[in-house]
Amino acid sequence: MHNLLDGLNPRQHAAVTLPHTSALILAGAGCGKTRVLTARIAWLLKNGKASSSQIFAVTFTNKAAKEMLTRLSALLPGMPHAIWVGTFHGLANRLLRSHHQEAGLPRLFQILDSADQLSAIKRLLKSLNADTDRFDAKKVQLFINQQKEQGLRAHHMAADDPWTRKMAEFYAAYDAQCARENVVDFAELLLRSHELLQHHPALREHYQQRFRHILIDEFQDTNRLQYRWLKQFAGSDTALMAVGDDDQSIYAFRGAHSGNMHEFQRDYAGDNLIRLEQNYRSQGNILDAANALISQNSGRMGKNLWTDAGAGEPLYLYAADNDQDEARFIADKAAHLQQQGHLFGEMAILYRSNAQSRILEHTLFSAGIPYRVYGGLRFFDRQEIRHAMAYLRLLVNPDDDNAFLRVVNFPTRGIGARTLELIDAEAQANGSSLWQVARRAAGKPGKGMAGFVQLIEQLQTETELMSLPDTIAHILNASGLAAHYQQEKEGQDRLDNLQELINAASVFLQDNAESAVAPASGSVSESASGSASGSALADFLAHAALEAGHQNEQTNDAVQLMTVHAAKGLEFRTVFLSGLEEGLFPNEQALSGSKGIEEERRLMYVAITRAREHLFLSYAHTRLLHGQTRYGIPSRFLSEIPASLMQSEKTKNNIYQSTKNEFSPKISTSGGSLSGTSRPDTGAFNTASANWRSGMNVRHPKFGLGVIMQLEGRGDDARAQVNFGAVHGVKWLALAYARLEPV
DNA sequence: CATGTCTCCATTTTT
DNA sequence: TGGAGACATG
Repeated sequence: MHNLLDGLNPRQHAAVTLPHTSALILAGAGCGKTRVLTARIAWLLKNGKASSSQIFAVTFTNKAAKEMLTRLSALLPGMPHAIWVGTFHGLANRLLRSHHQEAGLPRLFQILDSADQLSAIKRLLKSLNADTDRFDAKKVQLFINQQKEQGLRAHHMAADDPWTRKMAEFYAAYDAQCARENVVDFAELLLRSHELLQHHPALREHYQQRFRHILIDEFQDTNRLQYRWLKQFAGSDTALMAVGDDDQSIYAFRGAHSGNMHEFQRDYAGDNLIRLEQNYRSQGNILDAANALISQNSGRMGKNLWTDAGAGEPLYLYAADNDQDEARFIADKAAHLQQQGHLFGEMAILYRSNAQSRILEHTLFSAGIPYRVYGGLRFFDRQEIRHAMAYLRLLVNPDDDNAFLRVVNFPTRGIGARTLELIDAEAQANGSSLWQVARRAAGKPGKGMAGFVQLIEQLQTETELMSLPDTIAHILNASGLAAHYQQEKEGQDRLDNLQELINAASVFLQDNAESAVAPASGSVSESASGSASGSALADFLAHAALEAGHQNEQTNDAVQLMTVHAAKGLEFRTVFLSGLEEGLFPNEQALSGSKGIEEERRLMYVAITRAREHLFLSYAHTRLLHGQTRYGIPSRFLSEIPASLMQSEKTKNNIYQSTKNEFSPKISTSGGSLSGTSRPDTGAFNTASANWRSGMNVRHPKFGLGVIMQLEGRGDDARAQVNFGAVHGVKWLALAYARLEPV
């Protein structure tokens, strides 16, 4: 118990040992948030303030849930029992499995991930003969999910305008389709479990009395439904602890409502607000930069990070001539640092959008620097895995039309579009699933379908008594999947992945058997864990849907490439933050709306605070974007960082010297000033009058300095697109009238 | 039914 | 530029 509190600073200590009240913990980046959260739980348990069954701890990602469990098991000798720790979706799933009847769900409902949901919607729109030009499936998906995240059902939609009416119609039809197919999407997990408690007071009270402590991580990322969902577990004697950082709210674009923090204060915490501001990660200059930047945002809850560590190195700004030059700079610097004893694995290259990774990868590859790109295809998203999973799903629930369609003719068995159309038409007419029609009609249309029906039914009986891994192995063989990939030229990887799926199933079984505290996604009944349902397969399917699976965590010593979003929660000794240009970061599409820029700034804040020792910032005057040369000017964020914290360097026209003297600052531009003097000769568009060229620096009497990005037309019609930077933005000007001067 | 060609379109993303 | 999806062809 001593070591539990050892090394906590006073604020952390206060948070961990808080009496039985609700509180909001405002936890800055790198201030020991997760540590406090887990220490709090351990402290409650060790001091008999609560039993493990009275704890309800919610995170966003499986990774965070796992980490919390791992840390808890380190702090507590025997792993606690019956504790509810998991993701929102995992816990919602657990609840719905326990009370599926009250929730109006079949015992073995399946979970649709986003891709499944999208194909379900496409199917739906087709069957409704919807005008897919006006009602594109992605839009419908977005609409439905947004409504669900607001807690709204189709019948709640205001039917004012025809568009909403139509959408509401789709929404209702979609829900009906899901019900028919026994499937539940992600948003539905939350909404359905929310309604479950809403409509069943006895159940609600049961949980409200049971959970004396509710703890929520990354609270700034919750959406409105999630907050309402949480509130239902809180009884009059429940203490809630919400941990979050409004400055790190970077998911508003997908519904996160950081205003929940204010509401939480009003609803529960009141004056119990603890700020964790001592940072254990970054050195002084880096923190100062972050603080200065984020202070530009309005409506913050307020926080100022500080550190015991010294100022450390200054930030380093590199103004590259073009994106290649920028990449080369980063590669050289990375190699240089490695020679100085840094590990490649301690370095990260961050960018705003994935498209930027290409050149970086290319350059690193050429330089022979090992790297790893995050955010690729995830395990359970792979085609071969999806196919295998579809067979598994059909065993549990043959009415799953998505799964049916995926593998009915894969590997090909002579079931063409014609047959499927017939089946589909009949299913529509009867309101039954494709499987049911197929089975009844198995004798009629062609022998293909009969074969498929027989295959599935045979598999069902054959695997009844098999273990999960054996079941999968058997299915791979019997369905012809394995043979199919064996024939394929480049099928070896896929076969390996399928083998990996079998292994994953074994691991899943082990995890579920040996501990009562597997992440909540794994367990079906409330009290007992493991496979109380008698279906390890169903549990495994839920697990697969809820946890897309991290890519194989290779611990190679490799530079890490990822978007700033993906870097949240991580830290690196050295961070290269690239592409700091107006339009890219801040991203021009994100700038619409007044709050857009603030979220971009928070994103920048997150990026800066990833760095422990070294932070390299860079931008390029010229960048190849969508196959066209774009001319950019430094991001406004650079001008929001005090110049005194930065060293800068510029190349002169495309000549980058990768020699030793690169650390010495040459030109001292505090970022953001439009003093770029380089005029790249590349990519000039020779459309307009000869006097003007893309990439030229110009001055406008009203808008000030800018860079010509594009030219169009000729003679009197000639127009130029000029980027005037942060204040005036990008404008089209008629060259005949605008009083533009070359600079 | 597999494979090639064309057109369109380009943040960020977890569950 | 390059990837995904829609269409057409062998």
